[in-house]
Amino acid sequence: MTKPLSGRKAQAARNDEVILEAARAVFLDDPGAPIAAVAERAGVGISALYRRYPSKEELLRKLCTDGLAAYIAAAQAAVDDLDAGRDAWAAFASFMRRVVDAGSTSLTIRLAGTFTPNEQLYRDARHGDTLNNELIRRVREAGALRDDIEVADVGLILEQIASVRLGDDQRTAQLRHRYLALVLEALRHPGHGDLPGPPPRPEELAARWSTP
Amino acid sequence: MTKPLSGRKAQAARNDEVILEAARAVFLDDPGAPIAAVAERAGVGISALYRRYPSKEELLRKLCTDGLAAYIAAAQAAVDDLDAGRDAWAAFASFMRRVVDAGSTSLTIRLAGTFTPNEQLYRDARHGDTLNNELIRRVREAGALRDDIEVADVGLILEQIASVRLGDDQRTAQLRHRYLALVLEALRHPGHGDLPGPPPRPEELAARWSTP
DNA sequence: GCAAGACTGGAACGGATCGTTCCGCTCTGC
DNA sequence: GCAGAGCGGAACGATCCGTTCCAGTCTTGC
Repeated sequence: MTKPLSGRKAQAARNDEVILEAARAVFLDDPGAPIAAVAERAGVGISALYRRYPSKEELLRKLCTDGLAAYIAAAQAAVDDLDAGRDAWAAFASFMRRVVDAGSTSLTIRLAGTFTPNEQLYRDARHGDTLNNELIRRVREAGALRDDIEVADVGLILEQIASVRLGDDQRTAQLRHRYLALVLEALRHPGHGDLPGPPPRPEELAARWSTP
Repeated sequence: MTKPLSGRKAQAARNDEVILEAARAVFLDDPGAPIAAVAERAGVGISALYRRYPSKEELLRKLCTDGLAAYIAAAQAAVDDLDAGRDAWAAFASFMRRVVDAGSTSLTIRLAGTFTPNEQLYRDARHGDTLNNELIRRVREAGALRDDIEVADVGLILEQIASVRLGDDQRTAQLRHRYLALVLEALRHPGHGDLPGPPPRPEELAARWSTP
């Protein structure tokens, strides 16, 4: 498993991964964590971080971009499922479970506002948004989703599930799936009553990203 | 409406309320907010705060105690409803709506770990826990609640709803009720399938309160 | 072998933040 | 009219954190 343990380059390459993973874990646990905490968790010095990323903000952007990519992959997979004629509800439920597993929502949301997005991030966000809209529209048109649920609702529901943090990572994931299963039941067509209040408007969600 | 506007004592009495309300609003928005932000929001100087509370921690404890009291009142009211023979599901739903409205969960949860609890707080917490257990047990025994939902589940669900924060306070409240309505549908007996994973154990929830 | 330099650990620095104290002022209640 | 309760906000000291810097280690091309 351990590649050629020696070699400066091998260590550097391993550090690349170790640092990213440590950063993900640390900032997931506390979005305002100091950069020294990441270094400590990764078992490296601070220089090892600054050699790779010119600043903390750049590291955060990298994490966020990765999280968004995972989200996009999940959405794309679900759309592909629909294209392949798979059951719409199954495709949607898989999508939700996959997003919850990836923890990408947690990261993306918890990091929102702590750095200024760059162009790439905006493009990814738009791409994810488009996929999202298509996915929800098609699932609803297939009659699998409540009529009064909109795209923004799904985003907020994912946020709520991401807010569950209890015990270690594994237990947290387990509990998140527990509440996802619960809410999925309520999301499935048809609902039993009207939902109060209008769903979130897209601008309301976007406001998260401005750093005032 | 405005009581005798003049009078040092009258102003002091008004400041009591103004400060508490400002503190609630500020710390709800950002649990780590500086105490100066509370003073600014209240429109008073910092001295006015320190005249009333010897330290920031004491102020936080006061807020948390009040929030817990609101929670207990809601639970007691629901138990009273049951005693009066009211429909179990209606009593439970009212309880949930009232707790969401009070925003007490938000405050209590967001403040957990930012100060060390005192004896009074522990007693209140135990009292709330007892009421909680009685309420859920009786609602479930009345056949209104899913069998696989436990007390700790309800707590975590309230936390999830409290994590919704979007736009101003009014809009946030509206959206919280939207998702409460959704999850209530899923909570109602009977469920459609098994919920994955065991519910949270009481110790898991309690761990929130230790400041490591 | 050996020297240049890539890479690293961690101490040091400077700026920002925040809880708390303190001082001078105002206005009241007697 | 005056003692002092109550107040605003500047000042202080502690803490924290991002970033820089330096001294040491190991690799690799020659």
